[in-house]
Amino acid sequence: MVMEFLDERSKQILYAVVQSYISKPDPVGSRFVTKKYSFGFSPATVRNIMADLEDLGFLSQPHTSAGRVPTDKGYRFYVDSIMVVRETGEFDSGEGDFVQQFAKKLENIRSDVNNMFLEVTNSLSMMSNYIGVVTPPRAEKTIFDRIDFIRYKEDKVVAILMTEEGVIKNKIIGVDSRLTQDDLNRIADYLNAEYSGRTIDEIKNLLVRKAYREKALWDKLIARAIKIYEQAISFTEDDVYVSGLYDVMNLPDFSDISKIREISKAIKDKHIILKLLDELSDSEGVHVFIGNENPVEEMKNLSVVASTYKERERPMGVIALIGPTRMDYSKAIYMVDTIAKCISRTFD
Amino acid sequence: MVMEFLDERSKQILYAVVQSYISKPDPVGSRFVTKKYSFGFSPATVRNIMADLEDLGFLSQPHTSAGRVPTDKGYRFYVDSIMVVRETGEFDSGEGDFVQQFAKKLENIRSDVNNMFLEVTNSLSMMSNYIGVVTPPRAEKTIFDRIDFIRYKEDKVVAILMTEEGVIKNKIIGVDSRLTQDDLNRIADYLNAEYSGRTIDEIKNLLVRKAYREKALWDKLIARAIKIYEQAISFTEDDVYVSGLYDVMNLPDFSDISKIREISKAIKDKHIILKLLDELSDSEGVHVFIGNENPVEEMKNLSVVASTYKERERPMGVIALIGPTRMDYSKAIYMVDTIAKCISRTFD
DNA sequence: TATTAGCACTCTCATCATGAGAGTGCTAAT
DNA sequence: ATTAGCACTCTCATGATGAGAGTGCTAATA
Repeated sequence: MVMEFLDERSKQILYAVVQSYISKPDPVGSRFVTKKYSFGFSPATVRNIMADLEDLGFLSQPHTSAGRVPTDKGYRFYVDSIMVVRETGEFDSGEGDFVQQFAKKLENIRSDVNNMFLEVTNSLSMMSNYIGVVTPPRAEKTIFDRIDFIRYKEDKVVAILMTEEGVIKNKIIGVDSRLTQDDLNRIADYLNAEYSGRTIDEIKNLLVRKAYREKALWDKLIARAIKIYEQAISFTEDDVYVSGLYDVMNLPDFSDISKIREISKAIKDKHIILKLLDELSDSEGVHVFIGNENPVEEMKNLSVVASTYKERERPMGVIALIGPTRMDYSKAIYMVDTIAKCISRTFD
Repeated sequence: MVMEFLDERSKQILYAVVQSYISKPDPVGSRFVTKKYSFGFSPATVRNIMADLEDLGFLSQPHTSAGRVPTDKGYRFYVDSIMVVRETGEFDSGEGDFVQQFAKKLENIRSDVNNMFLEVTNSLSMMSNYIGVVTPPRAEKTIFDRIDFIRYKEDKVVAILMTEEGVIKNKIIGVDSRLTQDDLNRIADYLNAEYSGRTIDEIKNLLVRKAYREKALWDKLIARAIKIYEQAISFTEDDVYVSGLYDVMNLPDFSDISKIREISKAIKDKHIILKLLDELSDSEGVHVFIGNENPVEEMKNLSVVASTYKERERPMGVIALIGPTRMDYSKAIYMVDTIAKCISRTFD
């Protein structure tokens, strides 16, 4: 990532173009720039600079006598070297910093984690008009608190898995019908006593190793525990909360039906989103993917602003905003960052 | 609902127009009808009949010299008096009756009810290209099997509610921190012994009445049980499974961006859907709402084919297809009917 | 009497030409 | 180094034109 050099004036022009285009997706011309932002230059000068910026690949023209439009590279430079990230959420409407307000509100619903993520996702999309995405803590990384088993019907057992983070999952599993509730309790007691405090993944490994090591003097209880535990933790669904397709449809960027189809297709398939977000599941801070920087083919016309949230320094899940490349990056970054931190805080 | 009279010829023409328009949304002209369906009439005759059908309100013309298009009333007559409901799911592709195939597949995943509904919804929309909607059993109507409480963290309890139908819900509730696990067990035992086999709603009423009657000699246990039970069963989310917006966007009916916005808006808000489906939550068989017949304003340009599914003769929830008024009613009805019956069967 | 052939008429839609408007690039002047 | 001036290019809205499809009506036909 070479840091391109740009003189101050060029930066100003690029800034003006990006700002203007972000607030309204019309190609921006030299005259407009001089009128709206009163630098000291004439339109002709601006034209020269714009031509330079175009040569450098920061701007492009939809056609020969239209104004200029930022390229992905232009946005990238804007984000890296020009933009200042907002320190407050007071945009449009001046009702105070609603991101902060939301963050406060969040503290109250942290008891029900699953519900919380739903809430966060909705709020994200509502406040930004972009698509909000939240992945709950990846099951494997959460910390096992305890597990319980309850007999259910003839040959089934409901396993209730509780984690430190407040994620409660239940799953119906089929078991040998000769297992009594007492047996189940013993298994649960064993698992709880032995493994509380470790991550789900860790435990899985430990159990497997244990099983292997003690193959000879095979303990019936442990054997059962392993088997039943593995069933209980295998959650097939990759749950991702996504919200805001409707809001995004109202952006002028997607006034074209084919664009909507494209974006719907991309976010319909949650695997695509997971694939995208997995990229950064172990990293820190806010990440920005602009257009074709996107590791996922289906989103090369979209931008993604994402951040992991953490629990005691371990990254747990991801929250993100997906929108057009013509995104209000400053706003988006502020939002994602603030809310990610806020979630992290509620976990600690 | 007066049964309109129509001579055989008129029916044939109406049938031809609807069929043709369903398969391709172009206004259908007299010449086309005579060519495609070889009745014995000439285009001129067809024109006369069409004019009559227009007078009766079954057809309409987009403009003076276009072909005819069915009105909602036209579809209604078609559905009531002309159409034959398919007895098989072998449409387009001739891979056998895939609805039946799906039904078989369903038997295997009935263990995890929540997952099942997701699956059903997705399959519905995929097979039909319309929007699939499924409401899980309304919590109040399901039959209480048992409840358990597990202490969680300092001042919280996880309530696990199991119903006859296989719906397992968990909820974190805050409780008096002096309640011990023993207390919780006693409460659970009391509730399970006393109320297993009744509907969630019934129990609520019984408990309230009990509380009232025994106000004087107030039993601490019962008081607690009531309080905690009420918390446990209050599920705020109206969960509705909806799927297939993307598929529907590919229909030519929604090639217009504003139409997509409209439909998205309607199904985004799950309350709207709930409101619609509540209309028939106590009735039987397949219901068809065509366009403006729709009780919900937001859907007056859409059609809904819906059916309740039942458990032991009591209606539990609804499955539905939402699509354009130009819907393949025969196919949709067959699908909804078959799958609803299939779900009912897996519950018994 | 019911049906049909014939024909004038209407409306849509794609195509094309036109011209205003916006913005550029270049050159010459400052 | 900057800017004014100007010719040039491209888009977009507008309106004209004509082919195509389909109708409604009337007169002829079985």
